[in-house]
Amino acid sequence: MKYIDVAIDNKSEHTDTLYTYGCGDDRVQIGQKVYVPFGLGNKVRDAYVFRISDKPKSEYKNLKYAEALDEEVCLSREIINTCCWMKRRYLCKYIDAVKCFTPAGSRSKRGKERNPYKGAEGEDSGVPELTRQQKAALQPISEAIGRRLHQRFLLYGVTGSGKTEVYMRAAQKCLDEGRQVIMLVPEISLTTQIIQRFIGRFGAETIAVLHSRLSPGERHDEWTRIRTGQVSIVIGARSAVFAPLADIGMIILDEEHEATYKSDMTPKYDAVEVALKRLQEHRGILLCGSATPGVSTYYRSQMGIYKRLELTERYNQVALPQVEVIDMRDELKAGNKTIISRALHREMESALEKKRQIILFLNRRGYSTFISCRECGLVLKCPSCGISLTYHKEDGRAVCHYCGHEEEPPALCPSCGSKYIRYFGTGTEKVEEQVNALFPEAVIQRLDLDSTRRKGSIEAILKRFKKGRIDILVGTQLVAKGLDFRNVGLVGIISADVTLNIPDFRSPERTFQLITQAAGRAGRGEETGRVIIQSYTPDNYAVRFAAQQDYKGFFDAEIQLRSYMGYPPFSDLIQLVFSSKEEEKAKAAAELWYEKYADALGQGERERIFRPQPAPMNKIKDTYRYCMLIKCPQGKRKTYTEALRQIKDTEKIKKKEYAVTVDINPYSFV
DNA sequence: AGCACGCCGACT
DNA sequence: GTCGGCGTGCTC
Repeated sequence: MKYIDVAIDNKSEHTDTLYTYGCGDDRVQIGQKVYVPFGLGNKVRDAYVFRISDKPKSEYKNLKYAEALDEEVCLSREIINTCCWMKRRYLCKYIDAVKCFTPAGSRSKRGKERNPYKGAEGEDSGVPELTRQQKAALQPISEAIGRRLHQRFLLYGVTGSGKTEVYMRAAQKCLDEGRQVIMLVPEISLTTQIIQRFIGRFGAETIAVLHSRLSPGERHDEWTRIRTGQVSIVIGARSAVFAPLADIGMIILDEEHEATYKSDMTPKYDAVEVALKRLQEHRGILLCGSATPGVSTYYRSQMGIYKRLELTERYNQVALPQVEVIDMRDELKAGNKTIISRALHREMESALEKKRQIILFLNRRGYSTFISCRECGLVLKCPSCGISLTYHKEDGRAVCHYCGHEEEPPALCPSCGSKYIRYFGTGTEKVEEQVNALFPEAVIQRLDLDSTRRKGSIEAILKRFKKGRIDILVGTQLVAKGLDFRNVGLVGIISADVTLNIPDFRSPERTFQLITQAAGRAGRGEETGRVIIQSYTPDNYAVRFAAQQDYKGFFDAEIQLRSYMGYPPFSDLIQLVFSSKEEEKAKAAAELWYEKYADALGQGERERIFRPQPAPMNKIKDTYRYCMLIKCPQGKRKTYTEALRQIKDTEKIKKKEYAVTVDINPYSFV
């Protein structure tokens, strides 16, 4: 007879503790899924074993017994430890953490195979000779894997310097040692080239590719293949970090700086942190790769927390593109009212003449950014979110980019009745229209969320572009990432200011990364490419360093600012969001928590907590939001989250008229 | 979250 | 007298 402490699978905050049951089955293990009677009705529920002992912690007047073990599901001890860590770190429930490791769905019905990667051939281009720099980078990685050290590496390599080959050699080393590999990529659909290379090298049968288009059944089947040791390499987006492999030798994070590694749903985990936690237990290595590493990551590589490995030479010695910054204020002075500067127009003509392809980048979809009455100044707002509506000319609708609300744009002003309703600001649709007018003979394609919804997948559009059947590709950040096309001669960044003006301490970093990544699309073939950056603030340091492709210059400027302001990596930011259907309730809750938290932390820490404020997007889908920001200084992370957990525990007793979400180091403050 | 217990108003 | 309203409190 054993006593087991289990986490119950239900949705309540109130039952988020471990419950002790008796268990007659001696085969029970930590991580085992069991079925237990729970509550007054003794309804049978799923539960997971977190602890096992021979004696109960205390006397229970109503001790119950587990009904049965689930023979199929047993999580490893490492997974249970990681779940406990996630609960503390992200203030989520036990069961939220467990669910990350046990995706929903049951065995798929045979016959329906939609997984495009199953049995895929891949591109086997043979194993190339490593460059001198690749060899130098691989050496310490191999050594760490061979000696079973827990180490962290930052592979800082310019675009086209051959990071993927280093990943593959390191993966081979893990496989040789009898260990497994997880490779995280920002988004599967933009990473098909890397996946094809992995499949070509290692074979489809040793690789599991987890992507969002898998049906629940297929997903379940892939997890079974992973859990039973049939695969050695798992490739997927951030949730693949939870893959239940037995002996993880390495986790690769490709394009480490990408925001997609931070989850925006509960639990709001950071895949990098989860990876590190798991690797500590497995004694494996973390390998982060990027051409534009996150400022915090690069800082840690200077502090020695990450070992930095550099690849500075491009394959075939292709020169980096020539970059030119255009001051758009001069364009207006010269009488050019269009969104295409004279310089960009000239370069586009010349590129088309040479039969080279063009990418135009603007991080904003739709036609206009706001709809306004020129008579009374009214700006059309979303009725449930209160933010300005974007005009989409293609469907003739006014759309809210937050909640998806759509309406017919009015012909007359709803406020004053005037007919002078006009569309202001620029999105990708307007760029497409203007480019069409300027170059009627060119084939132009738009690539953003709207055009992919309408005209088939991203992959299909990219394929056509690769085949040279599109002359000009106009797109949002979808075009800035990871694409490697030989014949792109010109990249035009329509407005570098869009991301810069977002009120977020990371916006210079994002702007720098986006420009650098977009610029990296130019001239990957034999000929040098050209990049034109248009900006109204060309003197901004992020724009300037991006134009010079000077990462280290940007880093030095940015890290000084972060240090001065106490932003990450010099602190952890904690964001609390209070939401309610009634604005007063959300506000009152925020004020209450503010006082409680300030008291709990005591004098001297009060200045680290900022008074609650209406969220930047105050009202979304008829819910009012107040948020509160906490700058948690280095080394005090545990004190701060523990105090927060206690407030959460005492406040949950009362009946809820508001909801709280906790986000540790959020990626966006909207 | 569920679910049962419990202490008050409308109904056969 | 009792059926059932949901307010309250607990779940090993």
